[in-house]
Formats: sequence, C-alpha cells, structure tokens
Amino acid sequence: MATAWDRQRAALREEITETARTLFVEKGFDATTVDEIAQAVGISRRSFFRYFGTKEDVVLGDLTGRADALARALAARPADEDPWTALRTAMLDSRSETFTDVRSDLAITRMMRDTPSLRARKFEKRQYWSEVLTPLVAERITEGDATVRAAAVVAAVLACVDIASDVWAESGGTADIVAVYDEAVAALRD
Amino acid sequence: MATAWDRQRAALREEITETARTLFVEKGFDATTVDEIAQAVGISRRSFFRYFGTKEDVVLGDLTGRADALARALAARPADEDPWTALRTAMLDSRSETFTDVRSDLAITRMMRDTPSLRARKFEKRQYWSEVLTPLVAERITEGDATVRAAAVVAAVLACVDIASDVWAESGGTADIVAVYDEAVAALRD
DNA sequence: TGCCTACTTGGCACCGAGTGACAGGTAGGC
DNA sequence: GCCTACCTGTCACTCGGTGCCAAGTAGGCA
Repeated sequence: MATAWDRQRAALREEITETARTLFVEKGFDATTVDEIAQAVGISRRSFFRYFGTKEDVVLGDLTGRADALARALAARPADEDPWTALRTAMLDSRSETFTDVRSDLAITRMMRDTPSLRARKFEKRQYWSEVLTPLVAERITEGDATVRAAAVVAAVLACVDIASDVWAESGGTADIVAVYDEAVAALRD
Repeated sequence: MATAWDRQRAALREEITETARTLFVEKGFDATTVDEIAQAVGISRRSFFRYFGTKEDVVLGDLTGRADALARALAARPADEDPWTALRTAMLDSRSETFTDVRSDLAITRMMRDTPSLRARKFEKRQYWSEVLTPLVAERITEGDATVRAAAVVAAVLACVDIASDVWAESGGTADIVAVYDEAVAALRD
C-alpha cells in the first residue's frame, strides 16, 4: 500500500514547485538558491534533491511525461495520415495536459526563455522528445531515408513549437499560439 | 603593441585546447577536472578560467566566430536567392573555416553528442547562431510574417545540420554529410 | 640605467549545485 | 509490541566558477 506515501510525496512535490516558482519570479532563477527553497518549504536541502534532480527541473516540470502523452496521441492517429497533420493534431489533442503550465504562468515561460541554464535543460529534455517521437514518425515516412527524414520533421516541428511559444510569451500571452505555429510550419513547406 | 601578447595568448589557448582534448578523449569529459587540465598545461586553475569561461568551451571552440563567418557568407549571397539555397551555399562556402574541428576529430564530435553538458552548451551557442542568421534570412522572405518564418527556416536548417552531423559521427566519418543534410531538408519540403 | 605603468598570473577564500554515507525516526505488517 | 522498510536530516565532500589581492614581468619614458 504505497498509495498513502505516494500521495504525500506528490503533495510535497507540488508544494516545492509552488514555493520555488514564487521565489523564482520574485528574485530570479539564478539568484534563488536551493537552500532558500528548502527552507521556505520546511525541508532539508538534501530532501529537495530527492524530489528534484536539479534546480531546473522544478521549473521545467514533467516534460518527459508530456512527451509520452504526445507519443500516445500520435500513435492513436490513423496510420495513413501524413506526419505533419498527425503531429499537429496529436499536439492539440494532448494540449490540455501538455500546456497546463504554459497557461498557468507567463512569467515562467519568459524565465525559461531568458535563463541560459533553463534553456539548456529544456533542450536536453527536448532530446528525449525527439527520441520518443522519431520512430513513430518514421512509420509515416514513405520515401527516402525514413530515419533521417523523421528526425528532420520532428526537429522542425519542435522548433516551430518553440518559436510559437516564444512569440506567445513575448506578446504577453495575447498571440494565437497555434496560428504562429502554422505560420512557422508554412515557412518550411512554402 | 598588443600583438606579442596576443600571439602568446593564442598559443597558450591552443595548448590548453590540445591538452584538454587529449585528456577528455582518454578519461571522458566529466571525469576530467579543470585542475587536471591546468596541471597538465602547467598553469593555475584560475588562469584556465581566464582563457575559457567554462570547461565546455574548450571542446566547443569558437562557435560564435563560425556563426559570424557564416553570416558574412550568407550576406554575400545574391539578394534574390531563396533562403534555403542561400543558406546551403553559404554553409558550404564557409565550411573550410567552419568544419575544421569536425574533420580534426571524430571522437570530439561523438563526445559532444554523448555528453549532456556539452550538448546543452552547444544548443546555447546555437541560440546565438539563430539570432545572427534570422534577421539576414528575414530579408529573403517575401510573404507572410518574415520574422516568424525566418526563425523557422533557420531553426530547421540548423536542426538538419545537427542531424547530418550526428549521422556522420555515427557512421564513423564515412557518411556523406552534405547528402544527409539534403535528405533531411527534403523531408521538410516534400 | 632606473622608474612607472599596464597587464598577467597565482593563490586564496568563497559560493552554489550535486552526491554519498550514516544515523534516527516513523508507518505498516506480523 | 517487535521488525522491517522507507523516508528524512546532517555531515562531509567534490567540482565548477568567481572575486580579490599580492607578486611578477614586459614595455615606455626620462
């Protein structure tokens, strides 16, 4: 019966996230130390690292889980659908669970864009997205080198998502993120 | 007359690079400490950080300089050339100065691919590439939102270069890197 | 020749992220 | 009521990176 513990663990994890993000927005990401976060939450510094591998992970959240959700949504698409349509639809389908935190805080998205160490970690996790999505996309490539082409399509789509996210953050949340994404993709496909 | 000093400085910088890369290949990047590098070169740990801002920079080399070279080559292309052709040609033109280290060591490229902290730094520098190239590419975009479209094209092209580089490294240096790049780009433009 | 100045270097102390090891406490099973 | 996990805090340590200061060295100038 690990459920009780798991619940406790999830709750504490949530509390760390909430407290840390508040501090980050107040003082800036780099200026906030793990000690301060731990103290604010009321746990030891060591325990913080038992819940989050790095300070960056608190901001980035469950990116790998969202990659898996997107992968499931992509796999659920008809096999004869072209990669671009399939990826776009899959992202929209899994958006409710995928973009929760994007909606939750504009400041966080801006911070991810402006803080080098966060950007770096984000790209590191993006690597995982590519690894998960590329084989699924490869099944939808009918001509040429499927692996190379799939990798290119996935990388391009993720880049377009990034661009859309950046424009959205820069607009203060007013820009239509899907429209910007479509515009970015249009640039690639004439 | 700073030339004498500059020469000295450049020579030492080269020596640090050479020594460090040898150690990296021998022991692995993470397992090699800055102290070991400094001691092997015969300088203090503090001086090392006066020549390289981070340990990663020793491996990555002058990526920003290469970005500037590529930007110059791109600007030299005819104004009416489409972005894809212009970028491809510009990369080939600046390749001799751009890909010196790629040719120099397959092990280094592999290390960049397999070491998380190096990958992260590389993407960080890639950000600079985007910032430099996007405005130049935007001038070649005739329809739609030029900024967004230029950002998308640049990001896609850089992603394709990455893919080609990865395939090249994985093949042990036998793959035709330009052919892989063309294949990747073909995936985006049908 | 001798001084002055600018620049470099090394050493020291320090900070912050992240890790391993150990001891103590607490909840659940028997 | 004990035993067994598991979680937690504490301590010590490594390593990357930075600020500061004193010492040294090369070149310019009188």
